[in-house]
Amino acid sequence: MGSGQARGRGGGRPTLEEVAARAGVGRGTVSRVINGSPRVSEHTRAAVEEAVAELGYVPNTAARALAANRTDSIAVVVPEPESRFFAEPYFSDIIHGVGTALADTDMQLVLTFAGGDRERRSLAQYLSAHRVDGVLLVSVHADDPLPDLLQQLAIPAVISGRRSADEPLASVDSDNFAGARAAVDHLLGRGRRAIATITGRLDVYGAQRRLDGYREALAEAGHSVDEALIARGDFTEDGGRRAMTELLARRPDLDAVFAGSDVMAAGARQVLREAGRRIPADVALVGFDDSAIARHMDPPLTSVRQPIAEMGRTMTDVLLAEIADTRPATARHLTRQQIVLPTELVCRESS
Amino acid sequence: MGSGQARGRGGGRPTLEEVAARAGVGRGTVSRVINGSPRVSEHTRAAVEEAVAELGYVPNTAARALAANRTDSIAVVVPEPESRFFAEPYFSDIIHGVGTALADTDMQLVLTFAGGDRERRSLAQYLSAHRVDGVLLVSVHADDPLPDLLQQLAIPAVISGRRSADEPLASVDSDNFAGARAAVDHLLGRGRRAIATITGRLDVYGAQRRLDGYREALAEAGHSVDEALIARGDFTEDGGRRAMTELLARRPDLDAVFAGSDVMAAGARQVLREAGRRIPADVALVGFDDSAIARHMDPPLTSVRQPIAEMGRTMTDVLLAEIADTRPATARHLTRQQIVLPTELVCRESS
DNA sequence: ATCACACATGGGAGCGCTCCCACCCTACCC
DNA sequence: GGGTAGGGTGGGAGCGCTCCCATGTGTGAT
Repeated sequence: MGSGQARGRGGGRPTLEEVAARAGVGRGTVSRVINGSPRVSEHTRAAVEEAVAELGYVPNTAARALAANRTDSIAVVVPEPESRFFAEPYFSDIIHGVGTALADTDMQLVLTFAGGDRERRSLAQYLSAHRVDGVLLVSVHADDPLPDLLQQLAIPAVISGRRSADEPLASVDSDNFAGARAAVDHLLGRGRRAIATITGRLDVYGAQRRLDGYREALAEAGHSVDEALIARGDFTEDGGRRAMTELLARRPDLDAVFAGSDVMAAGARQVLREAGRRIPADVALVGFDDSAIARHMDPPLTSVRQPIAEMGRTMTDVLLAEIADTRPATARHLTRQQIVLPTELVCRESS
Repeated sequence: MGSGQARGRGGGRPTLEEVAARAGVGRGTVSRVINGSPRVSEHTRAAVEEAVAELGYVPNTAARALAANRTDSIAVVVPEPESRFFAEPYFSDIIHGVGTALADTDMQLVLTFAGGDRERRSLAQYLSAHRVDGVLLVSVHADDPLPDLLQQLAIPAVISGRRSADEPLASVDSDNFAGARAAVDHLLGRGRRAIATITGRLDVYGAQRRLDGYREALAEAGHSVDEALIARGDFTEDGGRRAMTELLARRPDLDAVFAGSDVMAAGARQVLREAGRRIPADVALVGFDDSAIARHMDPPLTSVRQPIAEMGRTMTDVLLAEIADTRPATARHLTRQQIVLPTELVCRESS
């Protein structure tokens, strides 16, 4: 009935068959032209393309998906309640990058949310039903079962920010280690000696790497690392405040702080202000992310920029390559790419 | 071959037919159970549900879409290069809201980009092919042809921020007029008298409404509106800077500025600083959006909060209702909803 | 001229589902 | 007891495409 209606009103959308009739060829031939197969003569191709243009033919995706067993779409899995993701600037930038990479293809982007338990379950179902050709995982925790599920289902997937040093999935990450080192080197270069750090949640691999970079920079400069200068935050502003308060209590003589995120730096800044420390005169402050907050903070915050949009783009490219790879899954995992993109220190007045 | 493989490895995903066989019923009955039809006996339903659970059956969307002529997905159209959208906090929040509303359904969210000319064309194709059941349009310009295309194709659509006073599409907007009035009333209440405003691009209806609210608030308080106190920005930081520079040149005696967005307020703040004006002592500043920038600015910026996530949620609800509405399109447009959500002034130190 | 082979092409089969019609069976009524 | 609803059910038809096999049709080698 529904389809009958559709056909009734003004002829509806043309089908492959109608294009074939119009071009005076068979269904198979039109299909070949549509899909860019080389096994079509130049002459026939032209005729078909003309018919397509005249009829304004657009392939029916559902039919194609059903027959070809692919969907021409990829999913981005959004860990909803983890506000780190919906916060500046991660989400927008990643999506922006993904969109850019997808613009050259006819793949569609499906946004799925893996927030609560219910969503996770329905997401698992969704993926099990192979409703997408590949998956982009963003901001995954070390103990998330989703990556394993994907591997088990043999669904191509790329993760942003690997979960550990030996990530089994393909991954794209920014160089957290080098970024942190650059930040601390910068502070050392400015003559700071008692450099504290506020870490993110250490079950996030990137946060751990930033801490590693902090340690490495100090060690390389011949300084020993005072554990009292390390406070653990949780990527939130409030966590930054708490950590900063701790640090001031433990080492009132500190003269610099490297925060694992701009948001935590913002929290730290407040506490420093309230404690009467001037930035950067008394205490230099460096953040991570180079978000809008950094630019608009007072004083503008020196921060480590991550190429987030580029990460999105790169992830997508890697995923598309994995999807196109027709080798059996067993061979594929040998060449899984682990890409690390460079970070960049953006110097502003806070240091 | 592809499907043959899929069946080969471990039995593949079960089909309706297999569930039917397992439950000892016909295909039609299983379909009825899956789709929640009431015309199934309690006993049969239980048997089918058991078979579904045992087999881990998940319906094949492509097949369903093909047979039923619907897709169970909606699109959000992202006007990519307009950075106003990808900027704080619009994009994330809208998407967040949409995701929330969609969580209770089995609808999927497809993100499409209408950036360049090429994307617009392929988007038009995509929509013409009825690859989604409905469309959410965000941040549309007055002269965008997309809404008309959608109307012509009779695809349910909801627009955020209507394009004009008589928007033919269903729309959800925040109360820009009242928000602006509240901001200006607040400034008047603080004794400010020379209140300037920096507008957004006036081809965006919301920006126009904010300006209208500014005018109305002054008029209602018995003040005449000095056109020299109105400068046009473009929603960018740089535009805010330029507009502020203009304003200071024209009316050096101004004692308050209402900016049509936080980002423009940030630009204005810089110029004010450089001109040696203290905020709020010399000049009070109010923004619009209540973004992260507002909270972290120095001093923290008074701003008009829009319920953006709620707008996303509401838009989705309206869209789902339109999709569910089976009346002919001619009857439908009579009841198109035009929803306006309240804004709220968030007072901080800048005013 | 004959065979072989490659390339171009047509169309059958089938993907997994929904829709709908026909059927059956069980009340219930006259 | 026969007739009549009507709910419950099975299964044919078909959605528009891809895949692949069978069938031309032309070229070069023998």
